[in-house]
Amino acid sequence: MATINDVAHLAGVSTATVSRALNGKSTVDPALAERVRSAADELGYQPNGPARNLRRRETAVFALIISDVENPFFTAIARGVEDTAQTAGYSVVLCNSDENPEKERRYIDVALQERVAGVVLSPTGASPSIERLRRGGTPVVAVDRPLIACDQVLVDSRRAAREATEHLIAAGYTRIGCIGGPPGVRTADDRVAGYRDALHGRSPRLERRAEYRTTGGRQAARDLLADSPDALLVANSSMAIGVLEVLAEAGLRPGRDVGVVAFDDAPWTTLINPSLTVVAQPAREIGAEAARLLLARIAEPAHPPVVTILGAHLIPRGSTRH
Amino acid sequence: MATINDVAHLAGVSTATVSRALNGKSTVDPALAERVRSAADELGYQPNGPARNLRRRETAVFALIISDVENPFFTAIARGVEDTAQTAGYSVVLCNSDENPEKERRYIDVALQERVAGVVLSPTGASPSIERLRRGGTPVVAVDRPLIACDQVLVDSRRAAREATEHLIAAGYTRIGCIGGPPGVRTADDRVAGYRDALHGRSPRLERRAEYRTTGGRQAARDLLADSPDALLVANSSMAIGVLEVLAEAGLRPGRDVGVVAFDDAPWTTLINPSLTVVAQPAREIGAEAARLLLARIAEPAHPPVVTILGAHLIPRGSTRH
DNA sequence: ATGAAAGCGCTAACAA
DNA sequence: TTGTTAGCGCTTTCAT
Repeated sequence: MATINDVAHLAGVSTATVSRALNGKSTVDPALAERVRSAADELGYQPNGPARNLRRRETAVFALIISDVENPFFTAIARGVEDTAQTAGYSVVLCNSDENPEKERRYIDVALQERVAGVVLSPTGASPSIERLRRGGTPVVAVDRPLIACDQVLVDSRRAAREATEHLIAAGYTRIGCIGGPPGVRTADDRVAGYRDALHGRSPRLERRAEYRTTGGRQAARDLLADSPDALLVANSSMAIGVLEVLAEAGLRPGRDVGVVAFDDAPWTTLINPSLTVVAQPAREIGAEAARLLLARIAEPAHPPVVTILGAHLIPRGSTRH
Repeated sequence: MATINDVAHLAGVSTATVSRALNGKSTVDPALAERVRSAADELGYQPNGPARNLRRRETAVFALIISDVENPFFTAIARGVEDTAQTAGYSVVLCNSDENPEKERRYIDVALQERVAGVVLSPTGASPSIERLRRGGTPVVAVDRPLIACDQVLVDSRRAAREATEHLIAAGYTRIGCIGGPPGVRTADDRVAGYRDALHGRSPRLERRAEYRTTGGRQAARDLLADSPDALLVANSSMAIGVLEVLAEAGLRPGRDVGVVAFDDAPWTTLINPSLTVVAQPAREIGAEAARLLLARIAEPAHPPVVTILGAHLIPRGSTRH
């Protein structure tokens, strides 16, 4: 593969001039610059990133470490991060931690070693590995789940869960169950807390917690059905799939036999009949804001951490009409 | 951030020994190695990736460039690639080309510049930028869509589309429409071709082509409805969402008023009523095989290109019962 | 405006 | 087994 030296020889200039020309420095003669560019073209020259990054001590790449690539909520965040980053000249590489702290740690190390310009992270838990990022001085912004002493973009999950539950109460449901995510995951805990906030004895507490996945939803729903709830608050869209499957098996129809509201406005929620009442989170905006915070922090590393809290809104649909 | 020099000083050895110890070379005294490791730990040492990659002239990273992160088919491929790559000690960074040749080109350049060990690519079209990868000698494997003179993992889309259409014919439908993906995209063209293969005059050709997205499906379906089809073959799951929406608007019930079969067994396809007949593609296996091919090519760069064709299978469900 | 040369942090010959 | 040293390809002073 051609190096800067080859280009310099072909263009009959020094490597310094090649570097300057290709990086658009103003101090280079237009004619020379042109000669350099065509030489580079002819050789199919691609600057050696590692060498450049080593010398510059920085890269134009963000790492985005999310807990589940197969969850539309996170892919929507990815789109938001990407759009904003691209505009500012950064590329985004996506790493899937798969809700697995070990994989998260691996990817944080990769990000650190590759000296990425910044990291957007949806933390899988207490994540001791964050400490390394901090020590390395790499800018980090947490999304969806909090991370102390760090820029963050969060959603007011608790309030959203409370409102969703109040919506169920207002619709006349009296035995409202909650299918929550795994204990210890902040969004999961918050949603359960919001559910409790709303009850005030107007419904018994019927809670089950499980993994943020379809199988988790399935298990929790099977189990909770024993308590014969007349409505269900489900903590995310992957779980909702499992819950709806179980309901169908049991011959229970959403909206008629049992009210259902779930977090995340996944693309399929309007296809089912009746369509699913959801709590829509501004996923794309979360990503965009995270990228903005990262850019701001790069520009001003000493700035105190900023926490952005975005709202979620209920979209009432058929599954909660009594 | 600590460098190898700092570690060497703290451990009282040379940088060479540090490098050897940390990379697990056998030729280093266990006691020394231990001293080095604890020194590295104490300093929170993270090897400088750019420097290492520059020197080694290789990285342990694969780039996976897919055309749409929000499409479950591609995220499933991502999982397959990742699982296999991780096992072999490689990390995978995911780049979203968004069906946009310009973004694809950008990410190919990034991959090239960062000197990744290999690229898995779902090409967005003729992709002239592949030429650069080839010139750079970077191993590439194409997934889902063909790429000349290159390892490839494909699905026999044409056959699958033919079988799906035959299934519709066997079910007694006589005006079978085809909602195809964008012309020029190979999988899209193949699926339309398979549809035609099956017809033999047993149904008029009712074809519409659009983007591989929900809006594309919506447009094409609205348009095609004018030809009053009694069944529909839909080219992917994102389009299927749009198609089903339009059907619902028009008061047409899948499986009763109009038969529907779509490519991709998305998670929601069993939730709708009746559930959706689909052509299931082995997405995860596609990814895993792609990663295997990449590893094989790295081990043996001169080996002639291998093309793996995987099968897809029809899963008949309620939406095609007459 | 251009070139010469130093050096980013690491690994791999080569010596010892 | 360990250390010394050259150099990977680039950018950036410092001269000119």
